[in-house]
Formats: sequence, C-alpha cells, structure tokens
Amino acid sequence: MGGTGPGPVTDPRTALLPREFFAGPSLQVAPRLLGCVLEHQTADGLVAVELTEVEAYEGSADPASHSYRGRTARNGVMFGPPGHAYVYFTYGMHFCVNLVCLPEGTSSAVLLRAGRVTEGAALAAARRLAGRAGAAVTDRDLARGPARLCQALGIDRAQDGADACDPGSPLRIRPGPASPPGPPPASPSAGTLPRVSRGPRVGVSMAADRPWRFWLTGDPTVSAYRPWVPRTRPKPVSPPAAEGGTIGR
DNA sequence: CGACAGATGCGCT
DNA sequence: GCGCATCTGTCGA
Repeated sequence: MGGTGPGPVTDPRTALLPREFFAGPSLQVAPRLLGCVLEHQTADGLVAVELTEVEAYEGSADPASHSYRGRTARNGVMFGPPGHAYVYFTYGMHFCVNLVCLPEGTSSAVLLRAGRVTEGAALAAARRLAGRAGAAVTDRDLARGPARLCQALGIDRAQDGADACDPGSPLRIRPGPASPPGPPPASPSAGTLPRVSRGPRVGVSMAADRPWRFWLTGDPTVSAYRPWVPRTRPKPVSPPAAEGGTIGR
C-alpha cells in the first residue's frame, strides 16, 4: 500500500507482540496473552485463533513443569530466549504448544490451552476431521483444548523452537483487537484486562493447588475443567504367566 | 447429559 | 517399564 513511503511497516494489523512482552514471569504474561492472536501460515493456508485459555508453568520451582528436573533434549527450547514456541508430543498422539517467557537460561512458559478460530475455519475443521469420516465439529470445538488447538493450527514438532515474535516466522503471535501492543505495564493496577478468571491447572498431578490457569470469563471456547485422576492401568490382553514365572529376577 | 476406558509414542527413572 | 500439561467414542441413566 502507498509504496513510496520509506518508513518501516508498522501496520497494527500485521504488528507482532514485541519480545519484551515475554520478558516477565509466566504468571504475569499468561493473563495478558488472553485475547491475543496466534496464527500459523502453511502451504495449505492460514489459520488464526484468539486465545481464550492459558496456563502458566514455572521452571525448577514448579513440580508440574517439564523443566522441573532440568534441561533435557525435549525441553531445551524452554531454556532458550523468550517468545519462542515450545512444542511437545504427549499421550502418544497429541501436540501441545507453549510460548517461552523470561530471559535465556530460565525456563518458564505459558501453555496455550484454547482459542476461538478467527481465520481459516474451513482448513481448521478439515484438519480436525482428518481420518474421521462422518464426524463433525462445531466452530466452538475447533480449538477447544491444547491438543485440538495444535491440530487446528497444524502445529507439530516441526514448530518446536519457532520464533513467534519474528514476522518472517510461519508461526506468529500478535496483539488482539482489544489489547494494545507493547510490553505489559509494570503496575499491577492496570484495569484494562477483559474479565479474566483463574483456577487450578487441568490434568496435572503435581502442584494441583496452584491457580495458574487463566481464561476469559464465560467464553464458550474454554475447555472443560477436568481434575487429575489416577490413571487406571491397561488390562493385559492375555493374563501374565502363573506364579513362579520367569519374569523379573 | 456424565463417567469411563482405550488409543498410542516417547521421555525419563 | 511407568506415566504422561489429552481426546474421543461408547455406555448407562
């Protein structure tokens, strides 16, 4: 547009969240991410979601965090610079995406748990229904839950480490329609947030008492709260060998 | 509706 | 080998 201007491209519709947005602890960043827009550009098209539910995870002080026991090959991105995506694979079939907070060397992050699809709904639905002939999905359920959100956006291990603050990255985070760009105000008295609720995190067995989950109050795309329950062991198809078997010593 | 179990791969002890 | 920051279909009321 107006190709003669030498100035930088600062169209608010294309501006991304600055890296300083993620400079604080995840507990501070998490509620401010609500309403922001995560978008993923692929060869198939663009899908964008407005975030409606997130969870904060800390590092060595948080027993529920993947980085609680230190750095490994899997969680390495959590220890890297802020604003990057930490994508992990779980339950043998699902991906979940976080955005890394705090400076390099520390390891807190915000898990993106749910969102409302604002662009590319048809592509999102096609991804969600792939391999399920005859099934259907409502707009509300397109990105309702962390694994569904990743599937709708086409996020997998290939996006682990992607820089969401880089305009050249296919995976980007930008301010929401109602949230101004720039770093979060230092004052906790900022009353500009939409109505945000908070409560315990979903599905975590450790530190289940910490109310580190944040969501937009009353939003229908927020996932249903499910407390952690002990996992029932799968029943062996064939009974193990009788007493006195040779297994285990 | 709510409750439950199966699916299914990988990281860590 | 165990346990997982989950989702979905099926069962029963």
